[in-house]
Amino acid sequence: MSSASDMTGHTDERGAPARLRNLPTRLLSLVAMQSDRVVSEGLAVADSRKWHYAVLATLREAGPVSQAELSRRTGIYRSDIVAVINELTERDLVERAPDPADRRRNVITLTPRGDGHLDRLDELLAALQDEVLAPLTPAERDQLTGLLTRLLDHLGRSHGRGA
Amino acid sequence: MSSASDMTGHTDERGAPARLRNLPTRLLSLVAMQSDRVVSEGLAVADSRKWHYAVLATLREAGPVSQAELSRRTGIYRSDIVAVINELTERDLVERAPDPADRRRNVITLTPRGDGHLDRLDELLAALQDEVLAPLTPAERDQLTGLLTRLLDHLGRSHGRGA
DNA sequence: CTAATTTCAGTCTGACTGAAATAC
DNA sequence: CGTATTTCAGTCAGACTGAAATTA
Repeated sequence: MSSASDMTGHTDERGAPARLRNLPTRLLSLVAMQSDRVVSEGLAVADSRKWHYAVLATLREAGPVSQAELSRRTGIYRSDIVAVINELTERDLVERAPDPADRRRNVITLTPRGDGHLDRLDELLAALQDEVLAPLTPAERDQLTGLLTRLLDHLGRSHGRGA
Repeated sequence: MSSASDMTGHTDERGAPARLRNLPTRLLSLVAMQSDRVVSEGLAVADSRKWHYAVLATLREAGPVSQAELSRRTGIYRSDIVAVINELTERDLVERAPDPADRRRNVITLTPRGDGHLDRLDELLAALQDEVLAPLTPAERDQLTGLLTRLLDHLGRSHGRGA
């Protein structure tokens, strides 16, 4: 994700002009980039990616669904979901089967192994949240989450997809 | 080219499991992505990119500097700075000249036109911040900026690159 | 010799487009 | 017919790597 001027990972903020240093959108990009890095590196240790977690979590909550439905719920782009499901089937975490009721569809199902893996990812992810949010108190973390949720809601309505 | 139907800007959060919806790192990524989109589309109207602003702002504050110095101050990767300076020289916003004192270096200077352009970008960017942060009160915006700054500081120290 | 600067030629990921094949 | 689903082939931006050429 990237950048109101995200400027990179080597993030040498020492010489940056105040104009840049205090730009909220830039701050957002920079923090998101570093946070993403921490999370993907953490997930890589468990041979996983963020998308894996998103799909697995959605499947546990919603039960078996089509790929298009997964795309809608996770936000993974419709053309990219294929590769993600491929990765998950390779690891035996989900199963892809044609829907007998609508033969355009593939129904994706969580395997027992996928279910177990999701539990591990839940723990891992909790630890990673903690790593990223380390300097904030619990109250401040809630504050941040609240502010971000409101921003997402606003941005989603005005610039996101309609329906 | 943006009809209502090709606005597939997704991030359909409605069906996302609570697990995903409340993950702070995910929220951060999502908000940053939307925010980035708003900013780059806004800057595109002025035929500019985030990098342009970063370089222009740095030049006004620091005066003429080498490309390597610009890279350090803006955070633009050392190998990418070339293309950015190319774009800016094409637009007559900066000038690239060999440094007589150290012939390895190019000295980048803000042109009068670049100076004027920076003023316009400053205004534009202020408006874009406002657009992104619209739902937040001034106090909340400060809160957000404060929290993000602390996170950036933390992430920069522990995971900050040396790359 | 080592070190810094500029530049090039790439890689990799993520978001996204367009369109074909299939089925409703 | 139009619409939805899956999939593929490919674009584009951004972050990053490695190394060559130059010159301190």
